Amino acid sequence: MNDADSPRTNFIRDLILAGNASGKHGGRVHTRFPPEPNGYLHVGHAKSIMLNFGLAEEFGGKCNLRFDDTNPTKEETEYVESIIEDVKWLGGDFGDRLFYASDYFQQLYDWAVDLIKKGKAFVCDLSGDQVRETRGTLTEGGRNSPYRDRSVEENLDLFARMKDGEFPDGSRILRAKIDMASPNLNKRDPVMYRILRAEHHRTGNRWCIYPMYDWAHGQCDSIEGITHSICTLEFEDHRPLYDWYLDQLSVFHPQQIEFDRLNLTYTLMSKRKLLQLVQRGVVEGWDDPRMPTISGMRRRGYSPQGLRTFARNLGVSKTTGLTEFEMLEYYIREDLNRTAPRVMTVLRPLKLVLTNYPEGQAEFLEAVNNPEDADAGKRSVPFGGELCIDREDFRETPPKGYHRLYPGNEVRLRYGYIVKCHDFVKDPATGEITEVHCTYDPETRSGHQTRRVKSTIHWVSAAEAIPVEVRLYDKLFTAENPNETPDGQDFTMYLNPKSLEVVQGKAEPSLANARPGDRYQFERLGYFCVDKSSKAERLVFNRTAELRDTWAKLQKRL
RNA sequence: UGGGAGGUCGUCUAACGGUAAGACUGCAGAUUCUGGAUCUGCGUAUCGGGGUUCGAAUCCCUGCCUCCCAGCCA
Repeated sequence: MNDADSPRTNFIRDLILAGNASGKHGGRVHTRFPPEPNGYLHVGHAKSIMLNFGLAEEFGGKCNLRFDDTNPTKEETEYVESIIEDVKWLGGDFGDRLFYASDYFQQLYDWAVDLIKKGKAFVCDLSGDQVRETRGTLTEGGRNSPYRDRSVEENLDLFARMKDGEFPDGSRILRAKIDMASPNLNKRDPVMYRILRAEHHRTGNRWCIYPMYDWAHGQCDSIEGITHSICTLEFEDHRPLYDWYLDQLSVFHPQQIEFDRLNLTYTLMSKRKLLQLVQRGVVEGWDDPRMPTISGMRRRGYSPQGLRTFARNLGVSKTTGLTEFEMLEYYIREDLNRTAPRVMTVLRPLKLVLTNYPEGQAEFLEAVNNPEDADAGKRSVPFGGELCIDREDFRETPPKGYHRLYPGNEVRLRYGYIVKCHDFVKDPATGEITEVHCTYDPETRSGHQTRRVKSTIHWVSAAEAIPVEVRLYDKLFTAENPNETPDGQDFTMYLNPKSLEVVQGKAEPSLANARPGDRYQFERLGYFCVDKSSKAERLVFNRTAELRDTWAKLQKRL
């Protein structure tokens, strides 16, 4: 843990502090991060990971990684593997404490038998529809199941036979016997077990009955000695049930604490909807750089430290909020600014000819790798009479306030010379500018004290530059909250058709050694990360984030 | 309409009966061989109405608004 990760106060931390002060759990703090392996982790999970692991670390405790794998119809090993990778990547240290709810299926079954013996659970033969009909509504209580008063013996027998596979899927359930009139729907004789013949990713076909979340979660927490079971707000209503089960069993009783999940503007956080994007091919996969998944962000170039700092600065509360995406970007940029080596790359090449540059001359210019990091060193960049600059950096007729290249104006070539534009070539058919002609001033080579110019632009040497494919990503959605749709519409109406633009650029030759996952700052453009599909002979970069661009902002206002 | 949980700058959070603070965003300026970074400045925010108190974002009453819950999902 470093300074940027150092704990920040929040109500959960206060709760723990207060508990410790009163001697609760002997001052022990043990949390858990309990994902269901039914999809990839997203930034929202990053918040939870940082909270759970961070709290454990701060109080000298431990945090378990536990897969909540009680629904074999949705869970897969692929998800388990990606989740483990993501948690580790974010720095979540679960040591050897990698657990599964399915590890406890037998114990859960035995406890269910205990509850039956205590007359607190019964086998119900109602169909799904009937259960729903008898559950009542938000304003009216439900009706007791006609099977509610079966004898303990009959319940024991039926439950055993449910487990033994004597009954078809969905034909019977085990329910807790609580109170059908409870204003809390969760306590209206909730389902504990359902019959489900599906291959479980770990237990295979050993079981054909599976515990429901409410029946499993608290008991798993108890088994693992979890002291603080932190979950999101929507489980607030479940806490009475969480407590009820633990009380009936008279076992170690963890405390469930709820906090607000992360919501980000222009982002979807629902695994169900993210899965749809993957299945419909809207994105390349769960790790598409436009996805709000941890793996997508990793591929996009977000650093674990950037994400960690973001999570820490979010704060934790019980108020439902919508965090601005800009805040995330800020912390990502902040980290990348400190750590990413600078390099020059041209996205949309435009030929720049230095008309007075000596024929056949070539030279190398010295460039700083990272002005924010003295230890990053320097490198040599080849320079010559034919260069490429970005089309953005030349205008035939400059708008007001434009300081870059235009006829008659001079700019500095980064780490090179001051050049002055005296001509340009335009394709008469298309109107496209194909060449810009400048003279350079040999007296102004970088490092020499010379006159100042208003702008410095980046460039690459036409002869030595290497081709690169650059994927320019933009927001996946055009609406701040893609969940809020008009009647009859769904979130896909807000998909941004321009969320990806691919360009063929040119990069300085030092980039030839770039390996997948390497992060760079392309000077004046933004942060970029080598994609996993990148090959030495065909480099592919993903744009992580643009640099803050006050010029673009100015223009937008006009 | 039943139950649960919440309402503090544009956004996210702090203040735990004693000067409403920070970060992000935005704006203005300084600086700069990245229109980056950095630095400086700029904030009419406690949902409304009552009350208790010397003093209320905080305690009480009341009204309003928002979110969650009727899966054999988690």
